[in-house]
Amino acid sequence: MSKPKVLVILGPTAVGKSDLAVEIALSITGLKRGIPTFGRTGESTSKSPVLGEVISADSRQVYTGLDIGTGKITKKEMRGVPHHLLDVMNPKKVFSVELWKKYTEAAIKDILSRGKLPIICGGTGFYIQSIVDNITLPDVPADLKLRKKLSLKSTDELFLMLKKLDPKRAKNIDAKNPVRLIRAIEIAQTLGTVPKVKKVKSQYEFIQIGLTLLPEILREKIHARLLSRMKKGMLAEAQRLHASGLSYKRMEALGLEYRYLALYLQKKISKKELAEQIELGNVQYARRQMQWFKRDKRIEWFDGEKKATIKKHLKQKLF
RNA sequence: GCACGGGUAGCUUAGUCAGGACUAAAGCAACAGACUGAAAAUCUGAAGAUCGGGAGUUCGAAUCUCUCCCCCGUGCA
Repeated sequence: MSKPKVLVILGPTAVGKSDLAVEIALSITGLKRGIPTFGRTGESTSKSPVLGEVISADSRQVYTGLDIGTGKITKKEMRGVPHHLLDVMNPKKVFSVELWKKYTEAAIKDILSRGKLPIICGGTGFYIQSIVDNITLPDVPADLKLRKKLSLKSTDELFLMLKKLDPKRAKNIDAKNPVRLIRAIEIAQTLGTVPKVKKVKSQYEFIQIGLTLLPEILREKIHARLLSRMKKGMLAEAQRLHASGLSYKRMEALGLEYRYLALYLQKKISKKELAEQIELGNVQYARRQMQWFKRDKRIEWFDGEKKATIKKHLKQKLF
C-alpha cells in the first residue's frame, strides 16, 4: 500500500509558483485510486471537476488584508481551484509554523478524503520543511509579557540566562540571535529544558518541485511586479491597514514591501528610496530562500519558464 | 579665470582644527553562511582603502606645507 502523494511547489519569490500550481490543479483529469492522471491538453474544460487544491505555504499570505503587497492570488486567478491557508489570521496577531503545520495537516486530510490532490505552494521554506519532515516542536505557547521583558536585555545577558537554564541548548544555539535566545528561554522556563526536535516519518509522500530562474530574469520580474503592485494601490493598502489599527512597528516587522511602506508613510524614507528598497529587499529575500532550499536534496529543480517540462515530469512522477 | 569649500573601501560618510598605538573606522551594497512555535522575521562571517597624484617638513603625515589633477557647491568676474 503506497502512501498518498502530496505535491509541493516551491522556489524563490517571483518565479511564478502560484500560476503553475493553478495550472497543474486544472490539468489533472482523473484520479485512479487517489493517484492523479493528466489530460493530454493540460487544460480542463469548464464541465470537468477540478481535481487539485492548493495549500499556500506563505508566512505573510496567511494574514487578512495583506493582499497586494504579498501578491496574494485573486479569486479570478484561482480559476476555480480551491485555495487553503490564505487569510486565516489578523495581522495584528502573530502566526507560527506550528499553526501552519496543524492547519495544513487538516487541509491535506480533507482534500485527500474528497479524492483530490493537495498541492502545497509557497516560498516559506521553514513551513514546508515542518510538514515534509513532520517536525514536532515543543508545545510551549508564546508568552508575550516575557518576550517583551526579555527584549530589553542584551544578547549577552540572554545567552547567560539560557546557559543557566539549559546548558545543552546554549551550546548549539546562535548566541547572538535575540529571537532564538528568547524563544529558547521561553521554552526552557516552562519545560525545564529545550527538548530535541522530533522528526517522525510522514504518512504522505511529498514530491517537491523547485522553480528557479536566472538571477537577471528574476530581478526583472521583481522590478516589473513592483510597478504593477504600485499601480494596483499597494500604498493605499498600507494606509488602510494602518487606519484599521495595524501599528507601523508591526508593519515594519512584516518585512519587505510592508516594512518600507511603513517607513515611507512615516516619512522616514523618500518615494525613490521606497522603490529601491523594496526591489533590493526582494532580491535579497530570493537569495535567502534559495539558501534555505538548497539544503534539501530531495527537491527536484526546474526552470520556471519551462512549464511543459514540469508537467510532463509530474505525469510520470505521480503515477 | 580668481577665491573659498570638497576629493578616504563599490556607494554614503567619520577621522584632518591641536601629526603619534590610523597596522585607517562605520553603515549600506556585494560575497559566503546559520536557522527547530516570530522565518518577507532574526542572526553570523570573511573580504574589501597605496586616505586624488607627486614632492617636502618631521623620528613619525589621511592629518602640516608646496604643486598638479578632478568633480560639485557658493561668491566674485
